[in-house]
Amino acid sequence: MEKMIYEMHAGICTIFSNPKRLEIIDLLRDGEKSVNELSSLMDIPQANLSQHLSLMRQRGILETRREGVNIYYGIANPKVIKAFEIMREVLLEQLSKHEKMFKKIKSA
Amino acid sequence: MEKMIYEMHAGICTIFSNPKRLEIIDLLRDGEKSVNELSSLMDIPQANLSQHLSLMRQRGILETRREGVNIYYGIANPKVIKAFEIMREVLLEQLSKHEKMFKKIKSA
DNA sequence: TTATTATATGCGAATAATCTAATATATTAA
DNA sequence: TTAATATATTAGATTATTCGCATATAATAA
Repeated sequence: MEKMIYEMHAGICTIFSNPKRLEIIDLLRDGEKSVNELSSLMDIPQANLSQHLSLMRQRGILETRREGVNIYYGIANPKVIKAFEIMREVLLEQLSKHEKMFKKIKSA
Repeated sequence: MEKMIYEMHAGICTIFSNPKRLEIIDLLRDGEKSVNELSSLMDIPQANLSQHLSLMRQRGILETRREGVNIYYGIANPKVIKAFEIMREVLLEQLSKHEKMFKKIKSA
């Protein structure tokens, strides 16, 4: 039973394990964008972008809205942005810790 | 430059993309544990557990302390627990949303 | 030193994630 | 209906993760 929860939890978090998908989340932070808008901001083939978006939608991280010929993707739950930010903070803290260590070593 | 940040960010978040590793984080929430303790709580071969621990350590998520023959693993940054919790909330909200939908459909 | 316990590592097989290229579908305009 | 634009899907090749098994190392006790 608990095992299933961990599996679903991991399934959702898979979203964070790819740089392109993190970029998508970052680009959608301040509101929805169409595939086209994302595509023009992202240096990635359109098909590949669609694949990532589709995965993120399946996992319930993104939601879509059609407007004519465009499809707008938005972040389904703001908590996802929060988790994204927290993990980025973890990364930045790691980097600055390493930087301090290098300086210490250099000045020794 | 930004691309590198996304890659490192994804590298750290990889930690969340596997159910065993999530279980490890969950087990270490309230403090460090030795590999042996984890192993006896976890239904996973010892070698495989060590592999996960080693990966999480490399990524800076866990830190270790040796005490005699035992090695204690602990969570290096409490923010990791926070991110873990937030994503679990996202999951639970999804599940209850789906549950509500099922009930609606059944009663229709 | 040898035996024992705790932990880590290396390697290969199995599986999963990712990308590319081609093609399909859906909407709108002409 | 046809053409054009936006988006999605499929299949296959490539690469990365995960795991099991065997073995290695490290600390301690006898």
